[in-house]
Amino acid sequence: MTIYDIAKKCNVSIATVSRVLNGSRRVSPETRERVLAVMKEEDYNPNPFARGLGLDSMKMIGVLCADVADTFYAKAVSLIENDLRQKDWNVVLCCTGSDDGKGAEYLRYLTQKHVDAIIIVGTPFSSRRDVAELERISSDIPIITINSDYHSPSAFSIVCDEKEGMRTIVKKLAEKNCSSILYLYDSLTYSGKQKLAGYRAGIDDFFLDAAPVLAQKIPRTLEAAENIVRKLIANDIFFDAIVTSEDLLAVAAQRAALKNGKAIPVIGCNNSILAECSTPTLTSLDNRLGDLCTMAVHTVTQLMSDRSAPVPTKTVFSAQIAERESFVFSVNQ
Amino acid sequence: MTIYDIAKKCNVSIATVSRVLNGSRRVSPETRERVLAVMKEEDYNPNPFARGLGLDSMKMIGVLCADVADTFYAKAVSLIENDLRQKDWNVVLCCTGSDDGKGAEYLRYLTQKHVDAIIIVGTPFSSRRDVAELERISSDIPIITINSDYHSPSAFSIVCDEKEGMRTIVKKLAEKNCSSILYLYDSLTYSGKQKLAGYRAGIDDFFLDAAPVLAQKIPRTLEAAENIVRKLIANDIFFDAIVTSEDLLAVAAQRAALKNGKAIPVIGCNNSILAECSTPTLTSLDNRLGDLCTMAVHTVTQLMSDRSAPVPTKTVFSAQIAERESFVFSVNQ
DNA sequence: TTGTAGGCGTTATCAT
DNA sequence: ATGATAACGCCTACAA
Repeated sequence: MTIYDIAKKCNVSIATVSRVLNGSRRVSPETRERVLAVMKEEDYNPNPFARGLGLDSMKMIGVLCADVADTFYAKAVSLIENDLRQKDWNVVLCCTGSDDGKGAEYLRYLTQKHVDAIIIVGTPFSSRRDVAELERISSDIPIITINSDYHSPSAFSIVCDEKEGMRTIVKKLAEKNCSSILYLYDSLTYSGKQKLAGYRAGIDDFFLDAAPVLAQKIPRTLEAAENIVRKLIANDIFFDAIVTSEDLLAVAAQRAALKNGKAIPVIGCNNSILAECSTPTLTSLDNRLGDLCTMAVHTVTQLMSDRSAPVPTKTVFSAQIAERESFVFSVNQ
Repeated sequence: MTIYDIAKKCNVSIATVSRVLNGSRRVSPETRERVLAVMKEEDYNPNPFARGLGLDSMKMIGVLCADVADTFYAKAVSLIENDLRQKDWNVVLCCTGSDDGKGAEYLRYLTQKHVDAIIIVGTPFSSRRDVAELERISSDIPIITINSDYHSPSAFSIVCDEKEGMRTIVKKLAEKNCSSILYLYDSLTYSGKQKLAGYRAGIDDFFLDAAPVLAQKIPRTLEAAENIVRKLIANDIFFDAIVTSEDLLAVAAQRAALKNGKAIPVIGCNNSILAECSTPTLTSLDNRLGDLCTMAVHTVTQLMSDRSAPVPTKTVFSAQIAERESFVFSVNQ
């Protein structure tokens, strides 16, 4: 079933069918009706490749992240996909896995499919070569980044101010008379650095214990978090609160702390379902993922619809705090 | 940069360039080198739309599920995407959200993009019309289903025998002298029905308490699970074990049970990260998602590479049990 | 309002 | 081994 078949059945030219297809007003109502009827009757779908060839677009957006199995990225991809589909855009998913210097390769997968734009969630790669490739690409096709610090001429950056968020958390803990805050983190991506910086800023602000041993970099696993907490306690390292760069780590840290008789505030990050599944439920830094994703999609559609529309190069949202059992900041706790 | 430009720069015809592009052996080594060199030099990428138009394929697979934000689907999509990319296939993601009779619409999004095949994870839709649309489509394009019971002429079904899995769990609980097993479930999709049937079969096998009140259908939320457990206990409904159709429900159920002084076995399903984040960690029915997805991708690639290859219409994996703290079956627990 | 014809960038079938 | 050339199915000036 092609545009020719439809044209023949309607006794019109393919141009007319094409016009109906694209909603042109330069078609008489009667012919339009007739063509539409035949189209429906024949269950006709225009060939997207041919259309893509002509329009240089198949209305597809590449979404790149490290791993959709991770609750944070999963939520992001979910939000993005839903928003985009509502506006008639499709998502081509691309997961890089661990950051082993193959980011450029993944970027190429996407550009080779000729997607209209790429949304990058987090920091799926960081090597010089990969970032260089990103810059090159960004001059050809719009790149929208969520919570990363890739800088490219035509890249649009959307971030959450997690640094201030962390700083606020430390502040609130300080106000509750915590003096030695253990900080567990798993990576030094953009987001990772921001959070660590926020933690350190908070420590400075309130002259809290700044011992290096209190900031521990560990793998992003339950075991790692559990082990480090157990070990620190066994070694008589004092701390009276735990903050982590990830809910997952907080879950295990809290578990280990409680198991070793330490009932102290534990605060996670990302405000994921894990925070709610933990017992006690975890207070968590909420990085406004919903707003970030909405903004990303809005930016994409804006750029696509109106090339000259003014689109902010950088958008910043402030973090929020989702309070739960693991630490309630309000007075009447 | 088109094939014409490359051809011109190499003083050959586009046919030769195309041959090089497609790895044909009918090109002299010297010309091949020359063409490849120019291609690299010019950073040439063949236009995927034009190629798609000629080959009637852009090597894209549609993946349809209810919601990638859900840990189960997220893991599935992650596994599928990784496997497919390794074989040079791309994933177009499509999430339906709640089953509100618009499944056909989502199927159409995918077919309109002319994907080469569709992998459906779970039961994203169930209405008559939606399923009818699926059947229609399945005659045009390969459909691979994971853990659903859509029956179509040319659909390939890959499932886990969760019924037997559940039955085994009930059996093991019975052997530990549990007599009244509370079963919490959230939906009656194919998978949902299987699990419920397995639970009932187990109850029958061992003449356990078959009171209807012990099988409760609730929303898939922590609150719902927590509430129902609290309510049952408050109403003096006796039960000495809890099994759920979802880890999420088990997390909350266990929490509520413990809070109300009931330290009983709690067993979830899907063996997700939630089972590990729960305290105590949850024993969970493992539906072999990894194997299901691997098989799905294998089926797709098989179908694509060799149209005549014998591909099983239905593949069944048996479930496994991931034992954790919430209930250890071994003797020396 | 409608039709004609060229172009989009490949692949593939012929010749040579 | 290489080169013309016809599809592939649609869009879009330009003409009528």
